[in-house]
Parts: sequence; C-alpha cells; structure tokens
Amino acid sequence: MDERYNFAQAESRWQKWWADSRLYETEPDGARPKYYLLEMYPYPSGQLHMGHVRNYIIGDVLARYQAMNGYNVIHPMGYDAFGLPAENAAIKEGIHPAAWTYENIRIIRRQLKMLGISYDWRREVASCHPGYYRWTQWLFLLMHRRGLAYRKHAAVNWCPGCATVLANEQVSGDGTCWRCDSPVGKKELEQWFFRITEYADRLLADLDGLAHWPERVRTMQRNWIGRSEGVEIDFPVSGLDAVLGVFTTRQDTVYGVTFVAMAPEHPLLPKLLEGNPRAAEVREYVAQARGMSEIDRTSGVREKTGLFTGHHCRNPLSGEAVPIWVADYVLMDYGSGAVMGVPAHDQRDFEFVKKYDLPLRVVIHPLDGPGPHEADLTAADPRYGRMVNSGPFDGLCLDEALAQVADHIEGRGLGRRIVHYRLRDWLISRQRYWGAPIPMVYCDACGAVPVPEEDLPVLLPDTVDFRPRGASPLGTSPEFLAAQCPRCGGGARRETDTMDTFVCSSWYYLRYLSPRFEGGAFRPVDAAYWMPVDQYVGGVEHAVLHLLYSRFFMKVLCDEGLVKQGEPFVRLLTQGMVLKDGAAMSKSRGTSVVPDPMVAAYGADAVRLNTLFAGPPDKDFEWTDQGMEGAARFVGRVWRLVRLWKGRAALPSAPMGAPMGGEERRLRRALHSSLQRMTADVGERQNLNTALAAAMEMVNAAYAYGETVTLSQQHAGLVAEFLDVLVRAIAPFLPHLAEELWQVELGRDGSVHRQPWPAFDPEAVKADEITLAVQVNGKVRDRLTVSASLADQAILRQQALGLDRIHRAVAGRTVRRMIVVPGRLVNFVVDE
RNA sequence: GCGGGCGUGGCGGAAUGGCAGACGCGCUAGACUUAGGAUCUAGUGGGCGGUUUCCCGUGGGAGUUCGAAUCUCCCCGCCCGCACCA
Repeated sequence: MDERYNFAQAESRWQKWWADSRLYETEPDGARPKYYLLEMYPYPSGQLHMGHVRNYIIGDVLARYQAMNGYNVIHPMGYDAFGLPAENAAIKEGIHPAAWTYENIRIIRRQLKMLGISYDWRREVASCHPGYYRWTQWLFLLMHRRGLAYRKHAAVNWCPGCATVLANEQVSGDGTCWRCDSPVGKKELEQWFFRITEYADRLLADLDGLAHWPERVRTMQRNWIGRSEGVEIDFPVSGLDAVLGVFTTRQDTVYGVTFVAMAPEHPLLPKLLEGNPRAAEVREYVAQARGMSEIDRTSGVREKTGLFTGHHCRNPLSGEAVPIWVADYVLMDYGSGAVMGVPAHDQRDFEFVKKYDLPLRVVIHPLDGPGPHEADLTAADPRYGRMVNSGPFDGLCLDEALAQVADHIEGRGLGRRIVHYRLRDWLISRQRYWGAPIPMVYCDACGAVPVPEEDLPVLLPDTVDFRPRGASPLGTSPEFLAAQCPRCGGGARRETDTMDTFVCSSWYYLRYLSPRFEGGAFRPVDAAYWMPVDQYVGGVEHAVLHLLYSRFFMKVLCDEGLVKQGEPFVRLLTQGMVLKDGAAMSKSRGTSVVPDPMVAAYGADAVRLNTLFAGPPDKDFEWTDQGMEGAARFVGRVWRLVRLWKGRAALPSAPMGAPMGGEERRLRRALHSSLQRMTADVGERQNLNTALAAAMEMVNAAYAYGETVTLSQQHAGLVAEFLDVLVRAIAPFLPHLAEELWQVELGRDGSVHRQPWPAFDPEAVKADEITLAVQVNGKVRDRLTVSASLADQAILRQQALGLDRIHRAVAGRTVRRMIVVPGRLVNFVVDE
C-alpha cells in the first residue's frame, strides 16, 4: 500500500468531467428553493493572489454545502474589467487596455478552474464588454430619467496620480486616493453626479434590517451617511440686508453664543468685505486658508485660526450682538458653512476663544448639580443637561430643551429644523479612457441630451490616444466626438468622460441572472427568482464603497419596479485579508503569493484546505507555506483510509444490524459528533477552520479504530457508513478528492456534489458512559467515569467522594454544596 | 480624541460561564524500511530533589461567581474605522 494519490491527474480529470456534465449550470426551478451565492468579482490586474483565492474558496465551500442541502444554487463569476490599472499598464507596455484586460481574464479564468470552484461559467460577464456596458449606460439613462443623474459645477476631488476626479467615498480618511495613495486635491469642474443623497434616509434606515451583516460594516455605513438632526438658525447681519444661516445640533446652547464663525469659502463673505476697512487683511487670511491642502486643513491636531471680519450679527433668540469671524476650522461643505460659537460647551469653540480672548458663558448645567463658574472652566463641557442663563428656557432639560428651542425658532420664523447628512452625491464622471462612456450628447440648441436607448451602446472607440493629460482621452477622437443631436438632429458633441467603475459593479449581480439577455439589463423574472443574493462574500475594504453604491442601485431599481427588494445582499461575510509580511498582498510591493506553484506541488484540494484551515474566515492571517505539507498529508490520509477500507465496506454482508462492540460504538460516536460539529460550523457559524478540524478528528478516529481492531474483524456495516459520511462531508472542502473517492473508489453513481449533506444521528452522538471532572472548590482533583444514564445525585455524590484524591481533599472539612453540570463536572464546595 | 475589535504554548489557532491549549504546523522518540523530507504510533504550556497524585499558567491588576480565557471595572499593548461634521 505505498501507492500515492495522484492529485494532478484526478483534479484535471474531474474538472473536465464537471464541465462536460454541466454539473454547476443552474436554471430557475420553481420547485426548489434557490440560493444565490456571490463572491465579489475581481479586478483583472494580473494573476489572482492568495487574497482573492481565499475569497473564492470560502464562497465555493458555502455554495457546495448549500447545494448538498437541496438548494438550487447559483454561483457565478465575472470581472470588474474597466479601470485605471488597465490603462496605466497599457501606457507603460504599449498594449491596448482591452488586450491587456482580456489576457488577464484568460489567466484568472484558468486559475479559478484550476482551483475547482463550482461556477456556472455560462454566466461569466466582463464589465468592459459592450454587451455589458451597454446596460451600464442604460442604467445611467434610467437614473437620468428619474432625475437621479445630474450635472453640476463643483469643487471636486482630483487625484493627480490617476489624472481624474474621484467620489468622496474613494478618498481615504487621510485625504489620499484609495487606489494609488496620491494626495487628493480639489478642482473646479462640471461633472455628472448620482443623487444618492436622495436615498440617504432609506440607506440608513434599511441598515437595521441587515441582521446578517457584520456590525462593523453597518456602523461604517451609518457613520458615512452621517445623519444629524438639528436646526438652521438665521443670524441677521447688523447693518446689512443679509442673514447668516448657522446649522447646529445643539440649539439648547444658543444663549451661550459669543461669536459666529464662517468658512473662508462662505458666499456671504465678499459682501461683508465691501467697503470694509478690514477687507485686505481678511482677504489675505482667506487666501492663506484656502491655499492649505485638504489634509492640513482638516487635521484635528492643528491649532485653529481665525480673524474678525469687522461685522456683527444678532442672536435672534437672545437679541445679543455677536462678532462674526472667519475661521479655518469651519468647513463650507458641511452644514451651512457657518457655526455658532458656544465656547462653554464645545471644545473647538473653547480653544478658539482662549486663543483670541473672546468671552464665554455657561448655559448648561449638569442635571444633578450646579455648573462651574465661567472663570473656572479649563475645558468645554459638551454634555447635555439643564438650560440656564437662557431666558424663558431656563430649567429645560435634554430632549425637551432641544425640542422647545426648535419649536420656538420655527414658530417665530427664526430658522428651521433640518436633517443634515454627511453623505454627498456620488460623482461618477472620470476623465479616463477605459470605462463606460456616459451616454449623453451636447447640442448647442438643446443642451445636454440623453442618447436614445436604441442607440446604445455608445461604443468606446479603439483608436484613441489614452495617455493621461487631465482631460478625457475620448476628446482626442474626432469620430467619437461628433454626434447628431437626438432631439433636433443638428450637430452635437458627445460627452467624453467615462463612468466610475463602481457604477459597473453596482449591478453586476443582476447581469449574472440573465447574462446574454438583449432585451434589458436583466430579465425581471430571473431577478424575481434569484434575488436577493443570499450570501455575499468579499473584503471589508468595500464597506462604504461598492456595498453602499450597490444598495443605492438596488433601491432605485426597486422604485423602477424592476426588482422586488430594496436590498441586494441578505447575508454578508467579510473575509479577512491574507497578509504577507504583515500587510495585504500587493503586486507592486512584490508581496503577492500566487496559488499556481502550490497547486502544482500539492494539488488544488491541499491549497484549499490550507487556506481554509489557517483561521476563521473573517480574520486576517499571515500566509505561510508551512501548512501546505500538513494539508497535503491530510488529503493523502483520507485517500489511504478509503482505499484501505473500501473492500470491507463493499462486503455484500455489510449490514448495520450486526452487533457492535465498544470500539464500534466509539467510532460511530466520533463519526456522528464530528459530523454534527461540521454541520453547525459550516451551516451556522461559518467557521470553516473548525469544521475541518472536526473532519480531521473523524479521520483520526478511524485510524484509532484500525489500531485496535484488525481489518478482518472490523464491522463492515459501520465501515461502509463511515466512508459514505466521510466522503460526503469533505466534498465542499476537497471537491476533487471527494469526487474521486465517491465515484472511483466507492464506485458510486453520479457526482458526490449532488448527494445530500449527511445527517448526523443524535442517538449515536450520545455516549454510553461519560467522564466527569470532579472538582473541589473549583479545582479539578480527579475524574470519574459513570454511566451516561446516571441521574441520581446521591449516587454520584457517593461515587465522587469515594475517589481517593477527592476523599483526601475533602477530609476533615464540611461539604457545603455539590454542583453538578450534567455531562461535564461535579464540584464540591467545602470550607476552606 | 471618539467608536469597534483583539491580546491564549515555539507557531496558526480551539474553547463565549463548567476539565485551557481541540485540530494542525514544528519538534522529540519509537515502529516499518536498503533508505526516508514517505507512512504509522507515542510524547510535546511552565515549574519542582516529589514527574499520575503538588504548584503555577490565557497582556497586567482588581472584582462578581461554587467555578472566569469567557462577565464587570481600571491599566498596558496591537489592529481597524471615524476624526475640527458644528
């Protein structure tokens, strides 16, 4: 028996057989419950590394497991194929982005097949294919028709590295580009936006329903949407016919305002400076503040600066005159671009008045006592409390204070309640070549006119000089640029920007359902059957990018009546990263580990096993080749076991009915308790690493049985049952090995991947006798083996106290209590 | 600064109030063998002049409990998110 499992031969044979027998191709079937398993499709920038591979392997295990549970599983794959890297690589290497992309797709497809992932390859899509982006453009038109796509002039994020604009979500917290890490600047441009803010409330509210999403992701989206309820209060500017609107969530502190600060960009500022002796000084300050980079400007550690404008305004509640300052810590793009300074109750305002020697006034006292004297304050007290020094509002507390002040403001026309969001509209224009052209034309007579649906797709021209120059490469193609106005028939000019690739990926999960459908983005009946995605697997880095955009798209499509649900992804598993040298794998840093050499050396199943066994799916782990040997060892161990036992299992006289001895009952118990654990670990907890640990225990139990009972004496029926369960239970994890064992070694008909997931026998899991830990005062002193049916505590007590070591530990002391945890332990509480 | 997560053998990790270290890697010994980087078996947290009978041990400290890696509080460290958001 020193033959070895020829994984290379078996794996390629079964991959071919699966493809030939169309095993993973699925169609809607009203008679069966569906299960949509989706992994985030990759950006084809080269080969897949272990980070991607982990994603797809986790998804594959879950897909195969659900198929064995009787679901009609759809499991598709495609490519997020538009994007800057294709263009950058093409510029560098002189290849066309399309050629580069399709070559990478070819490589990745081969890798995925090599790993034995159960995709329905007929459903493969590439977002750069005209058959796909035609519908991306169609969805743009849908947005436009619904008033959700609009063009506006704005100061937008500009990434010099990518030579294009970016959406807010695509600028990292430190002010750098999410893709290339360049510092992002601002540029005044006229651009296309999607009105995602219109859905802010629903995007926020529906997060509560996503019970099977990680709390972390929901929190990140909540923070990103950033809803805050408050009021905008109008402060009339003294001596001018103007009001300064000030947004606050703390209207209960309005009597504590001692200054008002406006952003350097505030549109009212020029008016304040007309004929103002301080104008020159203020302008210089404003120029300086606006010249600061975004990063410096928004850095919390920097000391706040400001300058008095020379004007005052009137607090409409107290009637008091307060100075208007311009200050760099006030942001134009949040709230109204002006804040009321309440130094006693806001730390930023506190620091500001300490620096510029402005007054402060305490207007909130703690609920349970007196407040501090102004002179004693060393920091602002931002807590809610009881209003004081606030005229008619004195004594009001908490919510009541907020509500009554807001009511008063609205009632007297001094301002209005406002719900403000941090979320901004989604900037989707990109000044790059390799993307879906925005299907609009500009006509001198008719303005911006959408391309008629029947004229889609607006094809990306092949021959364009796509070297970045800060303007859209498409503008260099006269043939592309020239268009006819769909409305008046006159000469017109095409939009030359392409769409953010996140637009493409916001709906790909729908295209999979009707991948070659010519009559629409997807067939509504297909979506009705397959949607929503039951399980989505992908990296957490898309928490507020792709996952927010997709939710927005789904809601729009729901409003349009094309889908029935407003949420695309029911269950989300954010798999951890595979690290190399403590950081995410990166091709540019040369820390990318690819699966190919390991598949060649150990087989796809061993790579799958090693990847899954390294840790829980949602946690990061450092890649190491160390485990590969062990993974390959387990594959061989299973194979040898089945080869050794199959003859015994195949005996015609292999009935389960033959009486079983202690060894048999022990093996059967190990089999079924391991199976029970695997079922819970895969199906409920999604802890695939411990499911595999259970599978290993199962196999170890078989070897242990083989040690004590020689082959010819082994219980043929039990051996047969064992092999049947084992091979089915490892099938989702080690699909090639399981198929080889099922069909070739066990000689069964049909694919193991079409077998039901084995059910564990609760009776078999029960032990005949159990070993209890016996503790004295919580310390384990001995163990006691008793019949599992023993329920009589008196007998248990007697037996436990009869143990030598227990007797000694208890001797001479009084047993106060006996605590019994059934099946686990007995604890005697004695006097110290 | 705010919010969240984490901290367990030489290593990856297991145990979510009940026998700490499952499972695996690595290591040690043995068996088989011409050979072993194959395979199988056993051992493997630390301490001890007691090696089945004792003590210690889950970042540190306190607490709750018959019993704490697990719950509570304080502290330390690492990671992630947010960060002048008015």
